[in-house]
Amino acid sequence: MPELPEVETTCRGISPHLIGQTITAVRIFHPRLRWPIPDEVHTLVGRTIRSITRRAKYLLMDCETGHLIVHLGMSGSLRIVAPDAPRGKHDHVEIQVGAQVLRLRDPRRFGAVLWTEQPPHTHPLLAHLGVEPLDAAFDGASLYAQTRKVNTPIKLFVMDAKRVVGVGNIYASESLFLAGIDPRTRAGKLSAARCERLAKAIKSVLRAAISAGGSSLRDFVGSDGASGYFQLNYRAYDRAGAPCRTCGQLIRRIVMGQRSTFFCSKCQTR
DNA sequence: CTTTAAACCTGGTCGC
DNA sequence: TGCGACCAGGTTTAAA
Repeated sequence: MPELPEVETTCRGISPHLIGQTITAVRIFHPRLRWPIPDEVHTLVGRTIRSITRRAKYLLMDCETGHLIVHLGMSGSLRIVAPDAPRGKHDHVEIQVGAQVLRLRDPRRFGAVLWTEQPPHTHPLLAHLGVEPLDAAFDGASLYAQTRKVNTPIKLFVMDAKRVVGVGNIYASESLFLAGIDPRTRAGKLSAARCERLAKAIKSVLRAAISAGGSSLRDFVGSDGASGYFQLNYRAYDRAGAPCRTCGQLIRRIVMGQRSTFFCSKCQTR
């Protein structure tokens, strides 16, 4: 369940241990994640990690001769461990940098490890991504402009990575609750004022989760191996049948785009 | 073009 | 205790 905050937290967590370090070994224990892990990752040995950045939910590692692209899928996590740390059955890849190892664990194997020698943002998976929600370029005005004449329900709109990246199922429900907007509202029907509220809500929800250290992964473990688990106090998500924390109305669960959607029919309007 | 749904995978939970 | 059914999550791909 890593959403943007978890990926950002992971990026910040592993960076200090890896930047400027030289890769001494790459080991693949399970070569098939969402896609097969390309053989070229073995050419990483001897390369130095220049930087680690995030784009949407992708982690990008600049390794001099190319870029490692890592996606955590729905159950992936990265940690720094000692080389002799016992390996679990879902630890699929490890990259050794001297006395430390970066290990990818991903029980459901929806994640990905890819390699490109081109600028990573031109990679087919990244080339058509929308705006970063925490960028200044994403605000009420841009959201208003973007949603004009769009019939898609607003919840599906904000979850569409071609429009805005990083807003997954959990934070979509949370943001719409905070903004007081019914998730079924047609995007194009939102007023400028409501777009403003929504953009602010998305930023605020994501920022809160980042500062909490990542929240949406039930078994989230900090990249240092400590129990970084933190459950946000959700206002709507996963609260079907429970009273709204604002008005007491029972939170409803509906399905939109095959995903559970939670909202308060009293606080959130069309 | 847009919209919808299936697929990928595993572990946890529920009802019987 | 076992077993089947179903759900969660993000994203791509195929189909309508």
